[in-house]
Amino acid sequence: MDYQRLAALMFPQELKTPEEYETIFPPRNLPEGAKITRMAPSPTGFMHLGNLFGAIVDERLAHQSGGKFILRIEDTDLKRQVPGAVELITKVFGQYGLNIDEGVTSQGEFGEYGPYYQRQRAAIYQAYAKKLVLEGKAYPCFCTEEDLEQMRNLQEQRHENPGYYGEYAVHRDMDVDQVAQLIAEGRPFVVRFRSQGDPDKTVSIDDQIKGKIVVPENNQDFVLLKSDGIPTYHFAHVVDDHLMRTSVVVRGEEWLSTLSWHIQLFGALGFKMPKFAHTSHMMKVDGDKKRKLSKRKDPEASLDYYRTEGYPPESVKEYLMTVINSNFEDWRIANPDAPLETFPFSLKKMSVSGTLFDMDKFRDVSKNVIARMSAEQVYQAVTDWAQEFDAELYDALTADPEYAKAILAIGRGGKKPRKDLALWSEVKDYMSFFYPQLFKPNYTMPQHIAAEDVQRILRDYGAIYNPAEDMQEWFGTICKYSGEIGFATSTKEYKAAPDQFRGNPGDTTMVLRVAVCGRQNSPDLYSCMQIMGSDMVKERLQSCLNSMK
RNA sequence: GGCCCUAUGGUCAAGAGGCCUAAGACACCGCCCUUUCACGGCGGUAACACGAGUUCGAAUCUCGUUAGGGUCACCA
Repeated sequence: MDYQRLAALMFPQELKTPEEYETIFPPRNLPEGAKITRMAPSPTGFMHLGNLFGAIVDERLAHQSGGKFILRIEDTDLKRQVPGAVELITKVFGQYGLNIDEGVTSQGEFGEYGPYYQRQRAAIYQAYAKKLVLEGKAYPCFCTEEDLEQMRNLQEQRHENPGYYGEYAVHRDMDVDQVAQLIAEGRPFVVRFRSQGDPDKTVSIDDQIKGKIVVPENNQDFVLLKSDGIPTYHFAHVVDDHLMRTSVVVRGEEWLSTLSWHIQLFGALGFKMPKFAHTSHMMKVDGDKKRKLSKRKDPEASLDYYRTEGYPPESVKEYLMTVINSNFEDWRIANPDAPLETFPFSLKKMSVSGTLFDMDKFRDVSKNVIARMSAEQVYQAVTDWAQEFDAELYDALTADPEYAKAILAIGRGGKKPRKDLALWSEVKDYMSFFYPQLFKPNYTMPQHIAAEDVQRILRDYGAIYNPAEDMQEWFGTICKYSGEIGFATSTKEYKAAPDQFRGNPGDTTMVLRVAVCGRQNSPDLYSCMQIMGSDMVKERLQSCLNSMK
């Protein structure tokens, strides 16, 4: 077989040689143990929770080892491409604080190993494909989609494995003259790998997460270059990760099924294999079944969901860390205020089985994240969120920032901070009673407090309320007043003889709370009243009283 | 269906042959604290898929079964 002629026929254009590329993209000069990782999303206009999961692993692995983290765009599939998708990806990287060392950013590409868009690397793949043709390891295939479809049907009928292999690899040994003829006719062709694999034999790798993985050798003559000259994932992955000198490939376990293809290709091209880390999937319960989180069916699969709902990116990251590394939670309890980046991440601690997304747990994590934030930080984040998603809230927050911050500061910052908020869309309701335009009172009093006592308290309190009192004095006044209306003056006193009192100071406070806040649950009432100011407090008492007539 | 991966409470998981009478977290339930709530404290319910084998000894190693998941494209 005249491979020289075949290659010239298939690649008439001027191409650099693989040797040249080897010198253009030399091995990296990095300290021992430094890892090169890369995130390689396709620009489909959708960022999945799983994408972020992988990106966090990549980022931690690289930066924890003093290595490099690359963002490469796998835009080889024109059909799935969506305008603005790359912007979405870089935006997400920004939101989640995933800093890359080279690749694609919102400001363009940078780095010595580019281009980082695969479409722009077409000539590189072709150079390597040509090399394979020259060595008899690849060949052109002129089958149409219909041909392949027919073949698949036949294979199905015969209960044989589908695919292009063995006797079904019909163009594998096509005569060069015939190839010349077909190319002259302008017939499109793909470049296929000439597999020498024997499926009765196995190959194995030592996966960084899953340990030893054994798979049968591949015998499929899979496609390297599509008819438009753009590579498939398989070929692009091998060429790029070699040329970019990736040392650890982190990817989802759905790639395990074609791992043997990749192993074969690395060998055929004479490349050193990177390490592989195959991550398990995020799952979701669907009825009584478990399945991979699906971007079509599950809103929470999309990162955009968290943004829209108002979950802080830190919460999503923190939750993902609890899933990614099993010892993270213990570490967090021991180091409540430490930045995420100081957690000693390890691939060895990664879960091998699929993880169910747990909304309850996620909410809890998010509450803790928000509880750790300062009022100032919360204010900033909520305002940013509201600007995009809730104009009414945004107006309220920005009309008087200091007022809003004071509200958000209640119960915050101490040893046992309040954990009311799991996401920003809960903020509006949480603080609504501080704003007349948002106030929607529900004046339901606890059943056990007599109606006449309620009215009496509401009538009297305006006169004894003194905003100058500190918290202790304030409560003292309430206790004293409680005694005057036949309530106990302390909880203790009440509990000792509940029959002798019609209520206790807690009841008095509750009446005031319902009137002032329009609800039975609120943060510390004294703080609320201080922030509102006496005018609003008195007005609320009156409104509540009026509503009872 | 072939191939591959996986299997500890409802969920996330600790566990590397004896330290397991199986940790911790979320959720749930009870009690305590408390001006309500949110916290916090204390306690509780709840698990090694099944069957063989190896071993003095198995959640842990091997094999099988079952179940779940993934994948079988000129998508990634």
